[in-house]
Amino acid sequence: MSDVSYVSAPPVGGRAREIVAAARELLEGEGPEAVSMRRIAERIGIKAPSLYKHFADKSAVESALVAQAMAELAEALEAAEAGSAGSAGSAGSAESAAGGSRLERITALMGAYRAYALAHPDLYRLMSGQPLDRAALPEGLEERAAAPLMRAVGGDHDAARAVWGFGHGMVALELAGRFPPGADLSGAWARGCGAFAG
Amino acid sequence: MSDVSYVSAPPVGGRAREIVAAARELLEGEGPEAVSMRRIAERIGIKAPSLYKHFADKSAVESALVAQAMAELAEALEAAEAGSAGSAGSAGSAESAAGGSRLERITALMGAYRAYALAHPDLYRLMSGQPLDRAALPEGLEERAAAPLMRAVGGDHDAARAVWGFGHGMVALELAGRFPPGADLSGAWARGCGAFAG
DNA sequence: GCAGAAGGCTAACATCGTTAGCCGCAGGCG
DNA sequence: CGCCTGCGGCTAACGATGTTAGCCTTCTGC
Repeated sequence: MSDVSYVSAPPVGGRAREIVAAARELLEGEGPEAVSMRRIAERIGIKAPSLYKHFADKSAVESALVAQAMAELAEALEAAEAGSAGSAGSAGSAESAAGGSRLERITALMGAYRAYALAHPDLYRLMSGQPLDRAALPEGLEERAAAPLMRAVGGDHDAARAVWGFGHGMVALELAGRFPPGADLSGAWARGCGAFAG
Repeated sequence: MSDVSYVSAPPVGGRAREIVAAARELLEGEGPEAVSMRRIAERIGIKAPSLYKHFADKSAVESALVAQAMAELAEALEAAEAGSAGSAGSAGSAESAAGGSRLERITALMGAYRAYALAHPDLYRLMSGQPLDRAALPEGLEERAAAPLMRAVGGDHDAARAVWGFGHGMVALELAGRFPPGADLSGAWARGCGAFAG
């Protein structure tokens, strides 16, 4: 039986790892058009059809990339959450148990979210631009990535979705170059974070 | 001289119009993968290479589509603005000259924005997912589309960008199927509009 | 009446994802 | 020891993509 069976689960095999690593290098180095089965194969010294011994098709490779990116983003958000918990918090106000004002926590999360997206623009677009293949994702990853924001808004689903929408929209528009060139966006980010913290 | 020169400006020629109409039908009827030069040509009874007598390349056709969609979206937003100006406004409060509370106006605009995107998902994705070819856009179209929101927030650039980011993000996530299936998003929209109106 | 442009056409190229089918080699087992 | 199975490579090929080169017809203006 070939690797293909466990492609839907996280691919840990050596060759499968090499393949997603090559795909990522191409994506981040030369953009999405460079990610072709032939280029991936060439990069690891095999021919394109052999890739199908490890992944069912190109979209399965992309799904593995998405899973990788989501795990990294989750880590970044968790780090930001930890950093904002005990920061220079205004003393005395009745914050939630984790410490740090709601504004500080949301601002920290949005900052980390934006930073990750700007550091990996093509990966972020791949991750967020298409319907998520949830079957190809490690169990619980999606919830793990969402959890820090969920905690920051006190478990309010509507608020979490609104903040996520805001953050994703700002990042997507920025990555697509839709804001006026050279525009200073920090004001808009601050306005958004402030609005949702109130 | 061929049509190609005025492709960067709005294509009004009969054949050019037919081409973008065919492209739109394919896009909205069968999705983005169906929009190929051969399929477009077939639909109007010519062969693919002849398209290049009217448009420089495929991206020029897409730019024309984007311009069309932006004009429609601008109209929809203007209509929503007019509708919210004289609605059941709470009497007496010191609103801006146009009438209607800030919350009502933002809610109306976001509602129209979302409605357009949901009615034309592939067109919306095409319009918002890639860097805008501003040279291919009719003069002032971009500003016209942005103006209603700009007025609703009293000319505050940061607020306008934040609200736009929110609206675009919510719509993009919804179109990509990223929210839990069957989730009721009206609460999140209300939360966002409320946050930015306060 | 003729020149030139407008707007068709066919043939072709490189590239894409993907499939079919073949082969060498390693490991388990009789 | 020898066989057999299957993993993981390979070549050849198919259909589709965007795009170019080059040709030909038709219409218009002088």
